[in-house]
Amino acid sequence: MTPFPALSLESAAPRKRLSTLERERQITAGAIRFFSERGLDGQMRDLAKHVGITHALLYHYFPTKQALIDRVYGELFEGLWKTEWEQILDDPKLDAPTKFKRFYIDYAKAVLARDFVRILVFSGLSDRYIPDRFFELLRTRLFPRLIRASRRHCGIVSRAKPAARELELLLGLHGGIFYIGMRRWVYQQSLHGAETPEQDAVYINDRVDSYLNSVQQILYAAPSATTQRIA
Amino acid sequence: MTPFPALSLESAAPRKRLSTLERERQITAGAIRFFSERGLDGQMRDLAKHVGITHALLYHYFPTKQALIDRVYGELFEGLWKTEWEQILDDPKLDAPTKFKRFYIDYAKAVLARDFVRILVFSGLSDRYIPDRFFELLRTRLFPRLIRASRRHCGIVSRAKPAARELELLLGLHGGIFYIGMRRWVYQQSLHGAETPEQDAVYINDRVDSYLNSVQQILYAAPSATTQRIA
DNA sequence: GATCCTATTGACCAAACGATCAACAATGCT
DNA sequence: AGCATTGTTGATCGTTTGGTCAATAGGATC
Repeated sequence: MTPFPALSLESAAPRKRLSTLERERQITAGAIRFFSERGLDGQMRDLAKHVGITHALLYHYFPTKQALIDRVYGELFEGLWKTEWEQILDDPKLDAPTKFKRFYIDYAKAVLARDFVRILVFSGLSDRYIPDRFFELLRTRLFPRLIRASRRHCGIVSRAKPAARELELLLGLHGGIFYIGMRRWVYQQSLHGAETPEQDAVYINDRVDSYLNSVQQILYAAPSATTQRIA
Repeated sequence: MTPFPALSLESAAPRKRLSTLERERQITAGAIRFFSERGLDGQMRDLAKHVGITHALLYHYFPTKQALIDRVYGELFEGLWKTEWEQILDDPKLDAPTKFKRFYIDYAKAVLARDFVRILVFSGLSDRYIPDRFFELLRTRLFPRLIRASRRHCGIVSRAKPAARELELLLGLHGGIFYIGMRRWVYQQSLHGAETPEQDAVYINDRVDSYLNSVQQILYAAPSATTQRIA
């Protein structure tokens, strides 16, 4: 449906013989790029053309298409999550704004990358393999830390399970940041010119400020006459 | 890849003869449901089985698969945008919080529907037909009104073109709300049990409060020593 | 340069795919 | 009841798809 730019060698490529490891890496890298563009329904023959080999050779390195997709999944996931993030969020010397900003700016650089965003969404629409595992990370390693930092920011030390509204307000921030990636790599709508990571940082800082400026008032203040607060 | 529940008549369906209009509607409705589940690459034969007819009959009503997809696109888009929303946002008697909340709660009910969210994303990943048109609506009819309301809320009456940071902070709110639909219909991750439209309203209210509580301070306050503000 | 190893290929297969069409059978009309 | 209309189907076509395999050729070793 969508044409894929043929970026392989145009003229007669002299049959080049690569080492197993090298060719396998080349195929994997090509597959990530290719499937992120065309989706997991992309054809093996097209992928082969993109890599510059015959599709039969793909089956020399991967027994089935699914095996190749599994490899793509693994490759994408590996090295994505940085334990450094958890260190930032656990650092008692940092205040909440610093924690949030340092984390989300770096997180955005890693996670809002083209290939990951698109394959995350492709996978979500089909087998849900990536979202299942990715949200498991968010649920266990990220959100609890962000909730804790939010509470401390408001002068609360409770380690109680987050209330739904509490988590949802955080997810509003989180989703608002992910929306940058959605617009860029899925909708491909640039609402105000091309963006650089530096500009992203500005927008992320504003979003974080907006969240932290009002968590206290929205969630943890005494119940008012107009709005219901959580316990 | 993903199995689709066979919800058509199990045993021998007695060849029923429907009127052209009725059958066409049935096919269109079935196609929306089917393509929203399987993606636009879903097979005509499977769709036919889902509707309870032969795939040859599909070609009696639609000349090509693409024609059927175009119909699905049209059907999805038609009646989606409510001019009532613009009336709410243009109402000079309403304050910003009321405008935002009334609008986004109703908007979420219409736009964050299963079929629309999934097909919007499917289309974004392939031909971008739906996102192109949908964002055209947002860009021309929605965001200017929300920006205007945000400015009024902060005591500003300018009709100047929104600055990038201004628009981006709003997009943070907008994307944070859309994230509810993404989690529900694409990732299918329920982070805190099943949700009802009533609960959604609570979360949307909180997000709106968070945004409006801090726009002034973040965007329109006098430049401080620590943070750069927009002109 | 002859030999071996194996990376690489072209040809092929069976199933699935979008699309076509002549034949069939409900339904309405007289 | 008979007929015309047309909604509906089964069979079929050409192509594409994931996957297989025997044959070929590039490169290292001696």
